[in-house]
Amino acid sequence: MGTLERKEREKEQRREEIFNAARRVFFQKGLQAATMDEIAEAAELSKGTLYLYHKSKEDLYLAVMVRGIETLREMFLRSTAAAQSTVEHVRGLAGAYFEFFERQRNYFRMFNFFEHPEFHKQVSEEMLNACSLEQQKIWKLVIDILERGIKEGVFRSHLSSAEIAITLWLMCTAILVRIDTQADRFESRMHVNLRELYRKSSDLLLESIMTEPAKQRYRLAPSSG
Amino acid sequence: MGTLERKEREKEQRREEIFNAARRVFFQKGLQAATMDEIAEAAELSKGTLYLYHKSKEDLYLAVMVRGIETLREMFLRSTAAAQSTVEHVRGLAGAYFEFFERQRNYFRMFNFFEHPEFHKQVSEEMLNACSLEQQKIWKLVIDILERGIKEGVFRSHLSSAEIAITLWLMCTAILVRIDTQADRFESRMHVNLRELYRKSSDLLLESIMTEPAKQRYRLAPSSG
DNA sequence: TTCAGTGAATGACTCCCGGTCAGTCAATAC
DNA sequence: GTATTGACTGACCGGGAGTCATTCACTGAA
Repeated sequence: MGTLERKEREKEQRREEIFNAARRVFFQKGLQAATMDEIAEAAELSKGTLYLYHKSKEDLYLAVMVRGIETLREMFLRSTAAAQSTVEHVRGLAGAYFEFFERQRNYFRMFNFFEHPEFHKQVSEEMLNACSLEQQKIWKLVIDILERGIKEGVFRSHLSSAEIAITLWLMCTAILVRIDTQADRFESRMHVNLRELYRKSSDLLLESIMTEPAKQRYRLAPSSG
Repeated sequence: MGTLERKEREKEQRREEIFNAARRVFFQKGLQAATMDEIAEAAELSKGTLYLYHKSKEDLYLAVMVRGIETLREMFLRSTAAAQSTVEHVRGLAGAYFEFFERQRNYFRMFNFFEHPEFHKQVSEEMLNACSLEQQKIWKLVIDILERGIKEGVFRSHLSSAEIAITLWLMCTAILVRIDTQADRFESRMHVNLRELYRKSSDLLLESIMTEPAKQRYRLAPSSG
């Protein structure tokens, strides 16, 4: 009969329409300023319909965010394809993250959502799972590379691969957030260029976890300053 | 006549009453969930009166936050009093920050407010200035210590004191935020104890900016792992 | 062709909350 | 005693999240 399949397809399509409209509005206005009425308007649907597909505004926001994490993961995967050595792999990840920040700024801005638990009030179990699953995949990708580095004797083992991954990730993210929101302030008051600092700090951290022989072999490009 | 002075005093007192009520409510409920009606109720005043003293809810929130930054700065100052060497100074700061996190969790949580520019909409110029002035004082405190370390030859100078301060600060803050919000997740899924990681990562960074002779002299307590 | 059944979509509605402002009142000045 | 001031009030407004009784389009059996 095929009716059921068609219905299924249409429902999926409707879901996608809502998603696209929501993304457009959230990108433009942010979580707070965006209204469900606007999103409904943009999707050419009534507000009530949005709630057939998403539990709440936050839930819809999270759906868009999940897509962002996927996008980042794809960029990470592409970056590792080009790397020659494990050290280059890790530097490539830091570079890819920066590129993501530059090219997908709207998605990047969403990533802070999880850090504000105040705003988790009305999020479906489903979305939370989808989100942390996607995050998990990225952690695995980074940790695997670091793990290999430790096995190869390139990285010291006084920190576990997970610990290194977390430290590196958090530091990079924190700097990028400030580039996004307060670059001018840091530049004018402290005379620090945060974009340079991103490179310097990630290299510093990378260097600090490398073994002596690895440092000899893969001397990092000088910081030219 | 003294009338003016008395009025002035009373106004200051009223301001403090509002402040205390707001702090109580914000600590308990957070920015979003707290309502101005609640705060008015807690201050035994009408809502309208709150707006004679503060431009908006965010503005009032920021006032409480400024007090938090002051508190942190006092703890920093106390911690540096005990330090023997410059290296101990810096470790003391990291320790004091952690202590602040443990003892003044409510204030700590507020500090993320600035990182979410979405919520800066209705903040008075006055509050913004007060806030960044207070932040500025803390930066100065940290940078001065690092600057001395560089002059003493204890820290390498390939990063400026401001650059080191920013990197260290951001990394510590980022880890603390995760301890606050996602410690369980990190523990169960990645088998990483974030409290340990705080110490390990700050020591790692500290070590990575120390000069060779300094490393010999001030060998850090081993990471026991 | 008809019509009962189904479930997707609607939008008027409720509730809530931040912020306003015309009006009150007590203290002060004259 | 009267005018003035200004701190304070709280009913009110606008707007937005989320709801639900109703409508509507489609389907498939009779």
